[in-house]
Amino acid sequence: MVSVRTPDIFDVARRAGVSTATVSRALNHPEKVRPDTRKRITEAIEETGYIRNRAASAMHQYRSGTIGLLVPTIDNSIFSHLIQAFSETLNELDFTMLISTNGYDLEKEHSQLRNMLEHRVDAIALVGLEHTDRSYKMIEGRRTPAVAIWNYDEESLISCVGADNREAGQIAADHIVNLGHRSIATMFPPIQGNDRARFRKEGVFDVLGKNGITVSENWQVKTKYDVSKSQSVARELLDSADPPTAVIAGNDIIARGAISAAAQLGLTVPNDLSVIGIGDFAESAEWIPPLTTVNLNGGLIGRTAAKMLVSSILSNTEQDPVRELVASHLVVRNSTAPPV
Amino acid sequence: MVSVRTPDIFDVARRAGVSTATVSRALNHPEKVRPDTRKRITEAIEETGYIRNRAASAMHQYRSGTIGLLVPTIDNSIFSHLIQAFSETLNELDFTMLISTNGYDLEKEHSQLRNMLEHRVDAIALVGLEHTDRSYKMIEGRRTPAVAIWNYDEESLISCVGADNREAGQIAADHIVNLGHRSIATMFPPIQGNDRARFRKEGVFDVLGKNGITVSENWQVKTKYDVSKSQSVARELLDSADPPTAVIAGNDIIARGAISAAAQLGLTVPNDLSVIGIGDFAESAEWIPPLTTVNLNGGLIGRTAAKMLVSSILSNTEQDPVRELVASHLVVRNSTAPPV
DNA sequence: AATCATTATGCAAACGTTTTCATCTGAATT
DNA sequence: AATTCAGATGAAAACGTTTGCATAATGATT
Repeated sequence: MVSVRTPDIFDVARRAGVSTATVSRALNHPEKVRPDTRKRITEAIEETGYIRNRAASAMHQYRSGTIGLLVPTIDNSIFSHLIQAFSETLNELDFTMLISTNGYDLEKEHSQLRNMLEHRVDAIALVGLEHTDRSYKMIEGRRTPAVAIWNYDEESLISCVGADNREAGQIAADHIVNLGHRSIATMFPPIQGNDRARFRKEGVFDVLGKNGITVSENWQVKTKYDVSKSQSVARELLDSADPPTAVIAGNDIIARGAISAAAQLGLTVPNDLSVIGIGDFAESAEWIPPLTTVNLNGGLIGRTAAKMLVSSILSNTEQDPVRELVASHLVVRNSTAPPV
Repeated sequence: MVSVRTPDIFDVARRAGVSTATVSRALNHPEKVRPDTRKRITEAIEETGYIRNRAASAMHQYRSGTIGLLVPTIDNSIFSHLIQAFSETLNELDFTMLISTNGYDLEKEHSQLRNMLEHRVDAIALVGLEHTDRSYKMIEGRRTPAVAIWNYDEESLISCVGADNREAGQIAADHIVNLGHRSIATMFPPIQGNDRARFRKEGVFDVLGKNGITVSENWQVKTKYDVSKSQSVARELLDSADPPTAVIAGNDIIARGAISAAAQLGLTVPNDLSVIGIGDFAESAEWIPPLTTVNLNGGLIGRTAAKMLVSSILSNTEQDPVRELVASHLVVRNSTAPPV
């Protein structure tokens, strides 16, 4: 049995009657080789079934052609929009995406960051601005361009493109307050290691405070990015003699849980209870009732980040952090109304 | 200005007072180096900030440590569960996931497959069994283990792990028929280049045919994997003097559209209309009403596929295709009932 | 102490590309 | 016909690892 060596650049060169240098050039700088030789080479590649080895090219301080993305999770619909846009844009620009999920665990994120760098990704995108010191140091240490996505922060240590989550929180709270609500509950996930949630919450309380509204401890509900959990804690919240007239949720998933709980308790939204989310996920518009929420423009964030990284790779010069704010806006649907 | 060369294995070796061979061994076969030297090396790595270069290791017919995943899309919640499980399992097993999306375009998939192979992924997973001949040939040509996920087919050309979509279709149709429905409409996406949808549809019509139920042309609604689109076509379907009493949807997203359309027309589900989906997405249980659907066990599929690939990589022997069926099951919730 | 069997380490040759530099070709200019 | 020049190609030296083989160090056994 003939051990079938996988064809390499020498096989192609031999077949095309040229040197490996020419084959390599035909692949990387086609304009530098005569059209007829180029054609011979293309045919030889076809005939031999040659598939070039990027690992080998990556060794010449040349690009690896990959870009790493570190996200907390993909299965929650929170980031899927962003990821999809990021990935598509990358593909259009001839890069491949390496991705890994860390479940909001910053230590895990760190080891995954290292892994990405070991793979010599040409650039890196991470969700949020909260990372371990070691992670920041590691990014600094390499020349690899990096961008924090999802959050905008004018003082970020590395480039960032994203929404101002504090602003998003303010927008949500403003809407509820402007409708006339005063009995307001909030539902947020734990804020440590999750600066998105933290900023949103701060934004909400900025506005509430400014309007002299206080939220008692047991109306500041702690939950998870998870419908069932949110549903059950919302049930506890709402099942009372004197429930709040509005709930401000840390994101649409949580809002979903609140609406669901209300339905179970026979409360109608928005008449008995207003619910506002943050995020505007794909399905939010189709819920019953359609959810009022704050759109963060995840798709645009993903596209912008991808383009930013690629241009930074191609320019190949060390740059100061670039910060791009992607505006959020209120989307009024049918889950909010003035209190009765 | 000192040009900061990124530290390599020589720097580490020098610092630890050993040869590069030992450093390499400490990294790859720790048991082969004395604990105290190993410790010196670990420190040297720490001090120099060395990050090993996997591209270089990948060149010794050694593993690249990456596995490729080709999916139609991530942002639709259809696959996100599967992807998440696949990615997590891979991470646990110390592999990194390369992913790319093709939007159900098989030509695009082919070029992405090539790209993955150029990156010398150690294995590859693709969604579905329908791929171009060139793609199949390319997989054959390499020794790279490959698995088709999502669909089970006992005659697949390559390994597969997934649900039997025909069975899923049958389960859905069985449920509707057993409830006593006879005026039944179907809603499916285009079936070319999408064998999942095709098999499901066939399963549905198997059962309907066996029960002597025919579905008129205009009740066989064509739609997309998209709530808004499904909603608008469902509206046309239901806005009639004599609408169907049940809708069998190709997946939960489409079912969602149908329910939403029914609500808009003042029809209550499940009293006026039963709706069943296929897929059991994360949110389906929380909808109003909670959706009756067929659970395909995407998470288990993803985990199984990941494990299968890794074990195939580690065993390193050419194997015959392995085919694993992950059973689907009916999840009865509140969107279906007998016709009135 | 001397011998032998292990175990740990080092040397140097791969691995499959890209790229610098040199050479060669042929067309354009004188 | 001689000269110049640009463009196309090739030879060979990187790139940063891993690993087979040889050797040195260690520990066990007499």
